[in-house]
Amino acid sequence: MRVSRLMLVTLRDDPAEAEIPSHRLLLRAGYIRRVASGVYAYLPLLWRVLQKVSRIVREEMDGAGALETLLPQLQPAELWQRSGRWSGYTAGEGIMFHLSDRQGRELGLGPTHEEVITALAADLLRSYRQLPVNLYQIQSKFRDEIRPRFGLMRGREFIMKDAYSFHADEASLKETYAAMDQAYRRIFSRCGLRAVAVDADSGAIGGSASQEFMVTAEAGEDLILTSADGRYAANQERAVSLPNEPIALPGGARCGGAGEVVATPGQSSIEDLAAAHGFAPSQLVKVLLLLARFEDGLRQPVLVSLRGDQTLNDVKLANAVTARLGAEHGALLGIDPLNAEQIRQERLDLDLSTLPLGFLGPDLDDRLLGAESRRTDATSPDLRRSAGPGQAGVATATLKRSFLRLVDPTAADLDAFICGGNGVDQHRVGVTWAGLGPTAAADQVLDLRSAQPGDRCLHDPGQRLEASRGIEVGHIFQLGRKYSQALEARFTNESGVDEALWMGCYGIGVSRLAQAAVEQHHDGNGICWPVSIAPFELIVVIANAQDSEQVTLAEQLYSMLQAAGIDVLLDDRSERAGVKFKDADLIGIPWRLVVGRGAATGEVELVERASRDTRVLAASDVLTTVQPLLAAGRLGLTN
RNA sequence: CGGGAUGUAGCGCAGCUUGGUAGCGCACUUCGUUCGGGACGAAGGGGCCGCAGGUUCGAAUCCUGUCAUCCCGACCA
Repeated sequence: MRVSRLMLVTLRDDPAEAEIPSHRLLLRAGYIRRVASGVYAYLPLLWRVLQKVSRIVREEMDGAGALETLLPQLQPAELWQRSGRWSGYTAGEGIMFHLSDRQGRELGLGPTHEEVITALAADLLRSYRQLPVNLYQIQSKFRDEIRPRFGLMRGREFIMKDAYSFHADEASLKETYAAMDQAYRRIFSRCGLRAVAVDADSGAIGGSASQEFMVTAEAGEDLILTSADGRYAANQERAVSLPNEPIALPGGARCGGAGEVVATPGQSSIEDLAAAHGFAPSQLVKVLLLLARFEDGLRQPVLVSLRGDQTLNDVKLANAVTARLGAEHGALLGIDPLNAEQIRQERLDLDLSTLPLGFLGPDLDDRLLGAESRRTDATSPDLRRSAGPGQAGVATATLKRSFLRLVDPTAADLDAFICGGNGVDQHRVGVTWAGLGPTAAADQVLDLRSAQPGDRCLHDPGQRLEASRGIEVGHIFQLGRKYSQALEARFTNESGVDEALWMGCYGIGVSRLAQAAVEQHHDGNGICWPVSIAPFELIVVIANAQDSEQVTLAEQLYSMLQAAGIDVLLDDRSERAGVKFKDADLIGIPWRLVVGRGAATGEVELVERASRDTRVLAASDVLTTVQPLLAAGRLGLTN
């Protein structure tokens, strides 16, 4: 390809809308253009990158025995209703774009394809003899993200490879899961990316085991925690650790464990209490009041007790609440600190001012939530409005009149502690769980705290967790039978008995991966693509297009390299040399061959983009020099 | 959704306070000179000043509304 024919439009100034380096560079170098918030056109250069990434993905998926397909993006609501994900994905902060067709049928644009594929599997897979099967596709996905950002990093339309496997038993699922794990490691390494596999939360997809693949980069949206010995790596959403030892409360239990009441005027935060009374944060139990919103209208107040020096992990909390109530009340739509705005919006019959916020204890009385009396009016206009259009049949919000009490072990394990006095401006010192009496009894004691960098590792307390940031480019799940049961995807096993299929699913954000590569491989002058996914492997630059000797030699080399199967670009523009060098650096072609002053004597210059290493060689030696270099680069990371 | 900011030529910006009919740099076109790290000179082309109302003799500028985009947040009572 000739640069003169490439529709190359590079920008000298950074576009104001771009924050992180990869986003800026993709815009400046003419790889993408924004069409709407979170929606981008992939220009010819980027399309070549995406195709190269896709090819690597295909080779590895095919090599692992998977079958390529292409599934519809437009999907009937009915399919999603059957899996139980329709309202979770469309109501509230749901991320599915959805619409009604001319017949009034509801449809959604696929954010993922579990439903469609499982329905197909139900249709096609009948016998254990057909199993296992692993189907994949590479295509656009649609997610109405709360906040699209960073270009392709979090777009609303993006390219994804997703694969779904079906099995006769769990052992077979684990086998394919392991094969995908290996395939993924090869894919990222072949793309030239440094990636780490981390334990992950399964989130809305559901299922048991899951692992994310993170490209390490400063601009990553995820915090990952790893041990120095490499034996533990997890997303902070999921990470576990040993908390620090608490500082024992001087004096221990007081007043038989009921605690001694202390006036704490206006001191409603851990910091205030510590400053005013010299308490250590680890001597306190903080009590957080949240409200969980369920699909069927249940509004469940949740009281979480956590040691004062610890931080609540939202994801763990949401999982715990879903585990306890999801089966009965449907999808968890959200869980947020209880606030007046929400109460007003949903017309909940609750007076926040009766609650001593900031001074709560684990034994807060259920009666403060009021009695089961007036119910929310089903035809309340506010509720209907907040539910949004096309949401016929939205459940009425109903407040549960008792707390769901959850306690983190860091709090449960304290012998004696300080906590809120359940009255404004008072706390209690020297409280024990036994002393609080039956009201404080937790519905569940379970891990709800966020592991922090510096925490001791579970597998080896001698090691401490280290933090780094990562961009999630892949995620593999063992789904189990969640979808197959919901959608009745069943097969006949060896003994003639019908049972639900075991499933796994495996995603790679192809367009995100391309940007992650830029994030990991760039410098002050532009992008430094790994050879294996670069839009072109080598660029021949004619330093002076007015010099016919240079042009002739460059054209010869260009033809020869092309004939040798190299993805080569020829910069034949009548620009000055400096402009062409700048552009070559910016768009990030890994190797540059300059035909310039030495052309008369048959000498050219070969420059490696990333390192700037330069060597002068005879034009006749170009092919033999370049071929092994490119061959090595095409393998991706070599170690 | 809450908070903050911004919409003026393809990109980056000025002009707005104090209303008088739009400007700078880059990019683009033509010509000349130049030619190995974003050249120089000359001459050009391109803008319902986001959109809709209002005030005014007159609005990019003032007022109201609206739309869009970006940033921070959805975190502790």
